[in-house]
Amino acid sequence: MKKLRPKTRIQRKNTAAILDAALEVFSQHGFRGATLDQIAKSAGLSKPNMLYYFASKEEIHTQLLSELMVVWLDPLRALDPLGDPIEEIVGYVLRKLEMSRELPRESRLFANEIIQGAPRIMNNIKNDLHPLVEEKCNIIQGWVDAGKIVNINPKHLIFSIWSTTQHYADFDVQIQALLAPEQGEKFNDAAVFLETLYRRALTPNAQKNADLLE
Amino acid sequence: MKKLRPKTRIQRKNTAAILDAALEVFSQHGFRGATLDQIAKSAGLSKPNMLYYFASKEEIHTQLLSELMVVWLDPLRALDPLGDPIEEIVGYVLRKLEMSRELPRESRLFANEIIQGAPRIMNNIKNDLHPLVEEKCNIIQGWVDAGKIVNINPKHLIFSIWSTTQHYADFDVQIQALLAPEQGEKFNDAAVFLETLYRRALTPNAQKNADLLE
DNA sequence: CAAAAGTTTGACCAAACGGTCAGAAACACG
DNA sequence: CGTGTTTCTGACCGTTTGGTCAAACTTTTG
Repeated sequence: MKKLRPKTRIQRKNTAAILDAALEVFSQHGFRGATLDQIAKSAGLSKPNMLYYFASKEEIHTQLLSELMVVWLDPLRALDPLGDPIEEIVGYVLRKLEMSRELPRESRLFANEIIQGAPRIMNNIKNDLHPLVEEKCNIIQGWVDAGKIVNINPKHLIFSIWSTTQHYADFDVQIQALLAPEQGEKFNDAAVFLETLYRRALTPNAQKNADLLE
Repeated sequence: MKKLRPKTRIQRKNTAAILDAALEVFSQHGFRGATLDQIAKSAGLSKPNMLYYFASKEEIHTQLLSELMVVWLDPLRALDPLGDPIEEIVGYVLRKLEMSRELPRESRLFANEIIQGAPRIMNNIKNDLHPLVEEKCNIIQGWVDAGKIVNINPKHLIFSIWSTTQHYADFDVQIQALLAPEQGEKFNDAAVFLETLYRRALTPNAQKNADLLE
């Protein structure tokens, strides 16, 4: 790490422009498919000028990923062991879906990186994500053991939440093509569907009969 | 199209080797990230020799995708309008999961292509996938209307099935990292989880109480 | 204002890229 | 065997790639 903190306003403005442009390009083409010329042009800088702020293509990519990892895990961090189990999990699903709506480029950046073997982010997965998942799975397992939710495998539950929600960002073009011409309230429909799916699947039978009688 | 059908045994052997190597490389790096040298080396051929069988990088990629599209849609085609609704959908989920287990490279090839905007496969999506999805959604909607399954949006149901099952191929490295050190029967656990998820979510209440009483 | 610090650029480089080509080697077959 | 066809290769080409550099320009600061 050479730059301890961006000081000048020019540094702040340009590093921000570079990272935003890089997010755009990396998320669309993956690391190897993205070019510095594309990023520089999209950032409105010359290539050498961009490399004045970041030493290499890899450095840009790495910084993007490590910054995003923090934001990306927020919805899971917010899962409250003291809250109502069903509401907590459904809330997590909806927060995650909201992130796909608001930050689709970030979602695709991660997806590209992981599909391609996560060569540049495996450390973050093992050091940051893994313990967090472990912690939250213990909470969910506690809910299972207490009979608050149905007996399911917590890790696979989390995998399913990740996949169903991120799908709306990562596979957006496919979804757009298949939803055409209706399209309409894509994310609202998704929210309704996913809330129904998880609420019905997770609510124990006795409680469901009381709460959800149709 | 220049070659009407691969005739000689050498042609058959080499085109197969090329396509297999290309699948490996494209699925790991995406179209732009893959190089002809990598593919040629992996296929055990020289680059000019490879280009004797395929005119260009794009031609290899296109042929891979169009061949795979057929296989890829088989599980959905098999959804039988005359079968038991819940069993048909659960069966579809499990067939799709099985494809993630058996053909992870193919899954990643599609995922790479679609995340990056599906520039080379959008026609197939619109011409082949879209009508098939439309047809099967009508079937599912019929089951909904008949009260055979719970009231959900069929398209979003299909999206969720695609995402949850393909996730095990596309995000394999992440799943491996998070499941460590246990790992165990990854796909079996996934099958149990997904079957439970969809069976519980889709079964109407009355029927569920009769069938699944715990 | 003037020096120091920070910023920007065009020209350039070696390596890697997708692709071509003439001709050599291997093969099929009467 | 010989001859026509298929298969293969090394050398090569123009372009793009990530990255460098000295020098010029701009901004900050004493």
